[in-house]
Amino acid sequence: MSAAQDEPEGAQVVDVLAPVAVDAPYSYVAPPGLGLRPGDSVTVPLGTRETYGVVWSVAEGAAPRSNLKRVTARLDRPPLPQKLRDFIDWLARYTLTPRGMALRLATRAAEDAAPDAPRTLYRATGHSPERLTPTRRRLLAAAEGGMTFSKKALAEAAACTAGVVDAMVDEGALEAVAAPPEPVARPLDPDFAAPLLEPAQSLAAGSLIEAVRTKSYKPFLLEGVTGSGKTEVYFEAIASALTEGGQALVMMPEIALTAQFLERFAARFGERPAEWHSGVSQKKRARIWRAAATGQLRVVAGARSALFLPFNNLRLIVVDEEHEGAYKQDDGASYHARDMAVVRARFENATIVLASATPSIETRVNAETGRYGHLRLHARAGARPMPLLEPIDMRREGPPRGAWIAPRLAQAIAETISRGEQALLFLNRRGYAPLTLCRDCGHRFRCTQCDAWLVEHRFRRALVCHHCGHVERRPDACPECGATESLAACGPGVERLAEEAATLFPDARTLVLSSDFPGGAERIRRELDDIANGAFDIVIGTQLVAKGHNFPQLTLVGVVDADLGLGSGDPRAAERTFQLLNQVTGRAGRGERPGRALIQTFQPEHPVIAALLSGDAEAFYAQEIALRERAGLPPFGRLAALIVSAKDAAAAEGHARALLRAAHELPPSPRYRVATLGGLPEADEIMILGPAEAPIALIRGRFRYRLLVKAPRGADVQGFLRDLLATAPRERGGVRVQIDVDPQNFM
DNA sequence: AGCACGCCGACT
DNA sequence: GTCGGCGTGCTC
Repeated sequence: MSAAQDEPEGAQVVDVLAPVAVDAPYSYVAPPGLGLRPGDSVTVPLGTRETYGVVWSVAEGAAPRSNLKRVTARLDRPPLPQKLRDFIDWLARYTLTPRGMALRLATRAAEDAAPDAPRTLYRATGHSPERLTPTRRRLLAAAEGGMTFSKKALAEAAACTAGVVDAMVDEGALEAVAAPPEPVARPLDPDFAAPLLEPAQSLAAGSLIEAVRTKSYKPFLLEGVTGSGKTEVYFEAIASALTEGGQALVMMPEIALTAQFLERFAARFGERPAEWHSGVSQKKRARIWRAAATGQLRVVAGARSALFLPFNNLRLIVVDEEHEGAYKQDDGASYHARDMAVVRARFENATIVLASATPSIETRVNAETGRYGHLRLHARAGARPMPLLEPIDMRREGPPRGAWIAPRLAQAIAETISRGEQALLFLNRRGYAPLTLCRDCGHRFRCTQCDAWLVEHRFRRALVCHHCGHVERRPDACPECGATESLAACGPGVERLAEEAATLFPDARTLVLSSDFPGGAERIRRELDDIANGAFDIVIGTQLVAKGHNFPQLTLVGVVDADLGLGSGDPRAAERTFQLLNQVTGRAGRGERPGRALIQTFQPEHPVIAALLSGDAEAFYAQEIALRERAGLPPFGRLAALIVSAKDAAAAEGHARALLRAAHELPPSPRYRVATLGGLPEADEIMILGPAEAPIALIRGRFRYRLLVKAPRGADVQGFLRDLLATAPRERGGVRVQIDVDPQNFM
């Protein structure tokens, strides 16, 4: 295999990064004539197999080390831009991920390398077939006029199958013509339908346009209440990027990418943007990847992974609903796509807009301290009023036992649907009932693996652990005392709420929207569109319904249990609850009459609920930011977590303890001091919460321990983790260690 | 991530 | 006697 010694003149030595779990690029000899440059894709031998890789650097005319293998071929792919390669290097270092894995994020989509296939179109020849059936007549009528159509379009237009088209080709009534491949996206027109913006919108848009024009890296928080027209504002920034000849990326939580958003975009720019989410086929993705690299594709609207597309002239990134937890990624590399988007923008010298009605605390602080520009829209556009929020104090006017919809809420629903408008019942709990117990002996069904309560899912006839995913059949008799007919469901889930709604409103068209129903993201996207189109009177949903949709006929929102989630002990619980309830109540009322939101709560005086009811987001942020600052929590400190997992609980715990010991035995560093527990970390002190204190959970058959690492501002968390893992004991006995560089919660 | 190599349980 | 399980280690 060694080919280096007798290499002819002009051979290159190239360092190639392969998309595997290896941190360093490997050196290969490239045959003369390939003329490889950094960013080019090649195939190389790696171990016993062959893989593709990307040239990371080229040493021209260097004397090749012996024993180098040779580059087998050059791949026909657009080069990976330098800025993207720099971003990959940075991301790998920051997330402590092997560089090859980081590269894989950016190249995975290109693996289906099939070049754009030419299409076959069909047109009428003028000849008539021998037998003219009604179907054939429809087909030929549809093809009249000399235009060409795809097989699918023709069949659809004539309401027949593609087989009829084939038959007509055989009989000479239609002919096939070769056509160039369909472009992945049609050209966009920045001036297609420029809107009339309100003064506040114009002001915000002006700042963004200015930043895009001057090609300056500049992050903005675009904060505006639901319905204030944030989308129109960032559309103007996109228009500016287009006018400048550049590209734009709009990132959204997976589920927010609906036909509705795409239509709005098309109404503004004449055509839809390229879509990028899990429902897009591998082949389509490969085409989008290429088109982004060649610059032919100008705007992509996509979920998380769109961040790694090889744009060649990226001028703008928009992160819509920036506070969404869905931006947190955990497959292989662990990263927060919102934060990585800011970094990517820095490498690209692009403008970045973080848009939200309820920004994350981190982003709010960045805006308040001036790191980010702060653009605000205080009122709904078009003088539409904000929804009226009213508490329902469940201690005084709650529903009867066994019901969860208070009389006042039920009456509001009845009035709403009698007007032909929509009502939304929001309950952030999947399943039928969160707890099942035996009335005879008091037995409670718990997860055998992690001790959480098992949630009854009546549609699936199962008991499910929402913690670790464990599923068991719901028995008919109590496993403890054997009593039959004694099992009682306690508390409501959306399924049970649907039952109650069906009893109260038997004639209403009701839909339950929950992420655990089969059908996946596709089905949910479709159902959300159906709701927007008025196909239902009452919608009962989990947090899915809160996310980035306009339901034009929705005028009433009922929050069934506003207190849910406030008692969990998670330091982010307040922030999450405030964001969720704000978003969900903000869905109410799109017309000139204000919408209504009824909030069922047992603690209307709780600071989060009170802030929500008064509509005073400022008070909420001030209070939450002060709390964070005192506790040294993000954004005033840094968190990281080491997740140790193994199939064997003892092995996982043993390794977690060994890591903890290794942390304390690290040689002194000028950057940090290691301490365990006991209050807040001192300046430059890294604190570790050990395995004895960390909760243990069983997820997908593996026991997990979490070692939380907490550090004040300025301490080098990455450096500490790198040092620790370098001296840490080897992982044996099926133990795996993953790193979470900024965990979202403590649990 | 793949893939080979290696050492222990139930089968043609 | 082997086939095959997946734990461990390596890839210029």
